[in-house]
Amino acid sequence: MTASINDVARAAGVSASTVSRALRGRPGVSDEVRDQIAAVAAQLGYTASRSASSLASGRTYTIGVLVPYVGRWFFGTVLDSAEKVFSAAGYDVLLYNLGSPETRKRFFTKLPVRKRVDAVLTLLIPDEEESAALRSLGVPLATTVGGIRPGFTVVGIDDRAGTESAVRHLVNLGHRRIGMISGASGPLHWTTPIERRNAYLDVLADAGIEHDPALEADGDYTVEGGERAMTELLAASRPPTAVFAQSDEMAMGALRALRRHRLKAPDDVSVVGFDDHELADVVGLTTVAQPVAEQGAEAARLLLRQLDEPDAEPPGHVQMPIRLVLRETTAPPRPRGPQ
Amino acid sequence: MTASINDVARAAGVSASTVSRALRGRPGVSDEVRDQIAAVAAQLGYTASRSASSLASGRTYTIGVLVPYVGRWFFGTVLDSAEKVFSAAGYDVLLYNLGSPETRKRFFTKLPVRKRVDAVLTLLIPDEEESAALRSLGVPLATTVGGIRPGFTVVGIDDRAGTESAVRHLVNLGHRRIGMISGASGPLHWTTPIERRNAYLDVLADAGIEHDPALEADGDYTVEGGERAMTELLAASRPPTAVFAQSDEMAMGALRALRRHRLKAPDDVSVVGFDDHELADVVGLTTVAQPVAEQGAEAARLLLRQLDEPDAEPPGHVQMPIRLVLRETTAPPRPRGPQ
DNA sequence: AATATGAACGCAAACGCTTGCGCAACAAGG
DNA sequence: CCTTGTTGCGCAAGCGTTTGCGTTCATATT
Repeated sequence: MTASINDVARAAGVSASTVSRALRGRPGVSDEVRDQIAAVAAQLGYTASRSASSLASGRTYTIGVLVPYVGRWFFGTVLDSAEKVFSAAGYDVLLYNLGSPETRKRFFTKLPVRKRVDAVLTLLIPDEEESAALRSLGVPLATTVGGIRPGFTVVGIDDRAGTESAVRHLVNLGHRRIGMISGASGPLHWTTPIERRNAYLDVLADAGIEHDPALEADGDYTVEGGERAMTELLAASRPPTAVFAQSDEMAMGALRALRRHRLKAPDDVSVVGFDDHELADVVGLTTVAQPVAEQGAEAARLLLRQLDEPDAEPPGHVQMPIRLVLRETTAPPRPRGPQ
Repeated sequence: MTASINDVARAAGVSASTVSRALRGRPGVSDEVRDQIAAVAAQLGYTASRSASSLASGRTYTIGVLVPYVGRWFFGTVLDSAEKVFSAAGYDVLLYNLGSPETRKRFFTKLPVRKRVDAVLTLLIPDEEESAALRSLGVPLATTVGGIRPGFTVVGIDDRAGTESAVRHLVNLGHRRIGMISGASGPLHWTTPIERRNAYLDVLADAGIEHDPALEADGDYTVEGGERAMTELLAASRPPTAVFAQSDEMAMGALRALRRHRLKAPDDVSVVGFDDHELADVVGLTTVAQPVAEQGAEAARLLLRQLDEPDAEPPGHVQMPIRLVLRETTAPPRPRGPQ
């Protein structure tokens, strides 16, 4: 039905091999013949069959991208920017949405990307077994989330520094009762919540503030979870005057909880988030900004480089800058009556 | 390097054809042989090469999904749900992020999905030429956005009814000066903004309100655009007391503009959006909710059905329900001094 | 003038599957 | 006992490319 390489060859009066070489810019074809073949191909609307060429060459020109939730802003944004880099380089993106445990399990046992992709970018944290499965593919691997893993190129941020800037900001405003909404319930291989928690504890210790476990709550990295967590914190015998949320989505949930309690940020409670979500600006959320799209693009670029130079040492870990963005949800604690 | 079908055949003492039939559940294989082959295949970690099988069979078990911006909530959500349906049915998803004119143009001229996908789901509105290019692929086509197009299965909502419910709500609250933030600057083939505008005008006419062109502004479907548009409306000689935004993102931009002007919703201006964005709840935005994820899932299901029953008449247009969600950004207009 | 050199191209063998067809073997029907 | 089916399997021909090798022919080298 659609034109094949042989149709082009016949129409151009050459062999299929010449067509193949001509169209892919390989040497061994004179300029006149090359131009003529290009013209014929264009006229016939010929596009090489990816299946056939990857079968023959072993190269698929396809990248597998593994994502827990495409719909969430962070992942969507990373995916968006990574895809642009890949497609600009002539690679297609095969998307796997592995949010639910079943699909995830099926993916890693069947490994449908085998012989189908030239590299894998994973936005979810594989456990030991899953990492091994991915390594068994024998292709370059990268990720934009979580700690260092052998065999993976990881591009991330300095979670510790980011957290420190956020919590120090609260301390400097004069807060002493500083709560945290974390996202610890995920898989254990996920080092980010742990690093952020440690940094939080260190800043408190540095400031001579005693840590109160009642001021920590789990927000599951979702808006609803953040709301629940904030509600929990407000119910403490001595609620916090400021809260650091490990993600903007949880921070927004916290803001909603405050509204439901007829409280306001920053008048009653200061809130600072993490990420600089697209809508953080809209709700006036103070937050520590990380370059999300850039991380996706950078990870994509590093993968492409590994494909171009298979022998070069793969980069292990690159860090991108963060910065605190001051908006309207943080302020000094309101002077209270009797402590 | 990795096991091929012949390795399995040899290890199981049968021919490659039998392995192929056995593993894909085709008839012509006895149960014992089938089980034994399955065991051998599992032990060897065999997965059929997609390239080879699609080359041989013509079926790719891959769906192409075309998206303007993966990072935007609406598209990310549709993509998320559609992918789940596809992968559950054993199909992979090839993602094309076609936001910029250049990538879009390149996609439609080179048509890299040719011979690579069994169907296409497009979340962007193809123009006439692009539609023709897609139809030339000879595979089922579907979309979740925009008006009816020949050859495409479209699942959408009743834009007119949704808009009417939003604007009537404002009218019923007593508003007479009702502005609209639209998103008309997109491609012309995109009927949604037009339908919504018509519905808006009709409701006004119905209520005996004269239309004031100064109360319309373009928000480009983005937060920033919404902010600009609202700023524009506020600068009118007689600013609106209520605004209908054609998307929640623009509505959120409008809210931000209000904050910047030291105005509040709904005290100074009522705002109603469209979509029921994930965070509409967080900012308390009144909006007309559409089932975004369901639309993606439904479109995916309809495509799969067409693949299963190639002879059946493809469904033309299915509509999903909408409903007005009342939150905290709408209220009766504040009684003013001298009109 | 004879030979070596390289560029331009064709031949044919893969790549790893699917599938129509043929051929046994065995069961059932007359 | 001979047909007629049916079931289970192997053979081999594709599917549309890529690529190592061989051939041809023009040009450069002695």
